[in-house]
Amino acid sequence: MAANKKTNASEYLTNVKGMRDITGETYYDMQGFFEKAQEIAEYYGFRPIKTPILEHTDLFLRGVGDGTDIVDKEIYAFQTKGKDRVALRPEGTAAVMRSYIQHGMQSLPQPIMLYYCEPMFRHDRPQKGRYRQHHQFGMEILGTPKPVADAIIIQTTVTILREVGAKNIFVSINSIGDKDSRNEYIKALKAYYRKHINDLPALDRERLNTNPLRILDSKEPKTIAINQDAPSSLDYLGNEAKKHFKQVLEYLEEADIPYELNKNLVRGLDYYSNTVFEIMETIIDEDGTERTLSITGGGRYDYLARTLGHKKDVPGVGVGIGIERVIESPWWNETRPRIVKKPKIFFIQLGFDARLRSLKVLEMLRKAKIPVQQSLSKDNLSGQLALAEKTEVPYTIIFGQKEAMDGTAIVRDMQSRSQKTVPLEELPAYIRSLK
RNA sequence: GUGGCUAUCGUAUAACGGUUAUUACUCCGGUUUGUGGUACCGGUUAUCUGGGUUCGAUUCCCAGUAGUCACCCCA
Repeated sequence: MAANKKTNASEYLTNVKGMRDITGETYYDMQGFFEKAQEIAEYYGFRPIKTPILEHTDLFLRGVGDGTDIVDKEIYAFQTKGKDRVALRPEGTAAVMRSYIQHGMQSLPQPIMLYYCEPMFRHDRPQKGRYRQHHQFGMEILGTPKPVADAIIIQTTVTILREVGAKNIFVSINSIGDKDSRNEYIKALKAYYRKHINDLPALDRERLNTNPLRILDSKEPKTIAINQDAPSSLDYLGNEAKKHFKQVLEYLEEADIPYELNKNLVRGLDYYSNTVFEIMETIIDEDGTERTLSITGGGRYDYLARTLGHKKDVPGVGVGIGIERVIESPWWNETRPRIVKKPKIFFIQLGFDARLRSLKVLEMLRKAKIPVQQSLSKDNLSGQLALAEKTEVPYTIIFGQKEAMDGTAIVRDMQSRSQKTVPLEELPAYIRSLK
């Protein structure tokens, strides 16, 4: 502990690797997105939940799964003074499921529909737009196996993305089946890859033992070629899984949500079963080539609860939207938070008496919902006027010794430079009449 | 996690191994005491940290820290 304590100010006076401060525009963007997403989720019947940032490390080891990259190398875990092994949550679903089980939500009317907006942590090498702490807006529907739940999740997600500006998006979707069909399929897949084992790159050969499904979305050119003829999970679906998937697609068609079957889509987390999907965006590059980019993804996780050690299965389906990805997209159209209004008034005060009384005036304006800017450090008139000029507000209020005594204030039009002395009690009404 | 590149005032930048470390913007103060935008004057502030090579290091080498890029992977 003491050995690696940071003693140089230059070392501890800097952010921890992969962490960052969020201020100004980025803050507004994130909050604006959240308010929009929250509103839509509420309309669809979702309710809020906040789970702790810290969970027992084992929750993620069991839930997300060994052999996944998230657990193998990206989990942000450590030991507390009390020797508890805890981890910063890398994703939301396992935590929400934990909450559902712990609080016996199965005794409430089903399903439980929840949304959250939380920071998530992955301990990988940072890059621009990829921080160790990022934020996800997630939605989960727990307690029903019905395909309509899958469809609602997808539809709400698509609606949110469209509402904040996403244009050419479609759903890339696949089913990896229920327990039986999934096992059958994995067996067939392994057999297929063994036949081609000499052509497989080392990394994918390794995956054959740890997580064969992941070979399907390998980026290795050789593997991509092999994957062309790999068995499709859809061919191994049992009757029930097949019916489930077919109905999900019917819902999507009914809702006019464009989708594309992708037999190689498997997603990175272990707990998925049946439906898996990603929302894709079609991008046309400057050189005219078309490519698709995954914005977000999710799926069904009917076996997660039991994997976590619960006595019985809790069917569920969910999605996680990476907020940083959304607001950094070219199509993001700025969605301001409701409370942020651009002030059109700069408040200037002169002298100590005026400054004292100005607190009451400011509160009066606030009650009338008139936001103001002011300078707390400058005392002379010309300095404050220069600041008002720089911030480009159309009006200033000048409140000095004389005005404080008379109970008035001067309202100055910055454009025409005309001024008018207004009694304080008429000030809010007068300002509102200015437009 | 693997590999590459980068690091000088708040921001952006300049300086062959050798003076007081450059410039622009910002910031702060002022140009006779309550009316701005321009102009002028003045001021604060930096070689990321720790080692090494050298008579001498902002400059070369090593390590740490952070950023960035590619991979891995993902949101």
